[in-house]
Amino acid sequence: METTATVAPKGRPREFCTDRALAAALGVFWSKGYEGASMADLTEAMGITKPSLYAAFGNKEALFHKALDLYEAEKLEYTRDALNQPTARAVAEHFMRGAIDAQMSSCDPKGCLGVISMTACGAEAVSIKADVVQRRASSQAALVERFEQAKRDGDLPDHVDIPGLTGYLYAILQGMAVQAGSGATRADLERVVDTSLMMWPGR
Amino acid sequence: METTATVAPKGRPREFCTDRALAAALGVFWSKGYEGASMADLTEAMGITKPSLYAAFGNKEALFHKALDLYEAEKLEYTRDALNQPTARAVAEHFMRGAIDAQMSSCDPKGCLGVISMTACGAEAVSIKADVVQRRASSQAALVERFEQAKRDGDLPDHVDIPGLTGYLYAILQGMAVQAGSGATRADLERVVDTSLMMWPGR
DNA sequence: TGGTTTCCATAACGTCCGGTACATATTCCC
DNA sequence: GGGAATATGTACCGGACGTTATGGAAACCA
Repeated sequence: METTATVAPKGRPREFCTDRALAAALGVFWSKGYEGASMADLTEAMGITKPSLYAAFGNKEALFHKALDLYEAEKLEYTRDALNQPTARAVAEHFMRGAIDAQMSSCDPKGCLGVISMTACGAEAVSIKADVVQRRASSQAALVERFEQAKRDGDLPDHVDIPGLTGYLYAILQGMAVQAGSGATRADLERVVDTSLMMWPGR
Repeated sequence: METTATVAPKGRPREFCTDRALAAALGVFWSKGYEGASMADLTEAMGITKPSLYAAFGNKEALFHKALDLYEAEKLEYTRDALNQPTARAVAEHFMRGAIDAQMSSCDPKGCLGVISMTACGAEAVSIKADVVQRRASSQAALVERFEQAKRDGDLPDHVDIPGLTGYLYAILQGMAVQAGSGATRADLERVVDTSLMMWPGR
C-alpha cells in the first residue's frame, strides 16, 4: 500500500533532523522550564534558526507540547512498566526508583519536566499548565485502577483509601522531583524511597 | 532610651504603608512566581509607582527577599508550632494540616511560595532559588533535631533513619504544595494527610 | 530550462521587561 | 522664610522577548 510515502517531498529538503532537534528542545525546556527557555536558547541548542523552527514546529507552545510527548514516551516509560508489577508495593517501588533514575540521570537535567511545568505560574504558561495537569490526571487514574485491582487481589488491605493512597504516592513522587531539582543527591532520594517503603501497608 | 526614634524623618513623608505594600507584593509573588510577576503587576497591586517601589525596597529581587521574610513570619508560623508538639507523630500531623490551611486558604493564593520558587528555573531566578533552598535547609535541620529528640524520648522506633524520615515528610509536604497549586481540593489533600498518618511509624 | 515548491538566513517588527532621569511636591531644621 | 532632604508622577532608556517579512538557495516536475 505505502500510504505514508517516502517518495521525496516536493521542494528543498530540510537540512536537520526534526527528531534530534525536538530532543534538544526537550533538554532546554527540561532544564529551564517553558517560560525560562527563550527562542534563542532553543534555536541554539537545536542548531537551527528561528524561521526553521517555526516552519517545522509551529511556534514555541506547539514545540513544547511535542517535547512533552517525547518526554512522556521516552523518559516516563518506567511508569508503564510500574503498573505491570505484580504487587502494589512493587508498583510503588518501581515508580519511586524509576523516578530517581529519570530525575537524577547524569545526562539529563535534574528534576521532572511535569512538576516544573505545573508549578510555573506565569501568564503565558496557563495553557501549558492545563496540558500537564490533564496528562497527570490520566496517569493518576491509571494508578487508581491498578490499586483497585491490587485490593481485589488481596494485595492491599481492605481499609485503605485508594484515591488517598494514589495522591499520597504522587505527592512523594512530586516532592522527590522538587528535591531533585533543588540540590538533593541520589542518596538523599534513596533514603526517602527506603523510608516510604518501610511504611508501605501490608508485607 | 528610645534609640529607634520616631522623631520624624527629614524629607517628605511617604504616602503609603510599606507593610501593606509588602503584603500586596507577597500576594503577587505567591500567585505568579518571581519571574511571572512583572513590575507592572507589583506596582498595580501595591498601589504605588515604580520609583516609589525602588526607593522603598531597592529592586525587584530585594522586594522578593523581603516578601519571603514576611511569608516565613506570617504564613509559615505553623511550622514553629509544629516543632513544639509533644510527639513525632503530632509534629508530622501539625506540619501537614498546617500546610493545608496555609496553602488552601480562601483569601490567599493556592500552593506554597517556597515550592514555586524552588522549581522556577529561569536565569534571573538563580539567586532567588538559592535563598529559598537555604531557608528550606535550615528549616529541615530543625526538624531533624526534633526527630532526634523524639527518638531519645522513645517516641520514634530506634531503627528509623532520621534524615530519611525528614526528607520523606518534606517530600509529602512539597508534593501537597504541587497538588494545591494545580487544582487539588482541600478534601484531596486531607486524604493524602490521612493516608500518610495511617502509615506513620509507631502508635 | 523554466516553473514551482520548500527551506535557509538575515534582519526587522512591535511589545514588554526591569530600571532611571528629571522635574515637581511636600516635609523638616534652622 | 530659606535651604536641605525625601517622595511622587511622567516619561523614557536599552535590551530581550516571540514572531514574521523578505530574498535567495536547493530540490522537484515539466
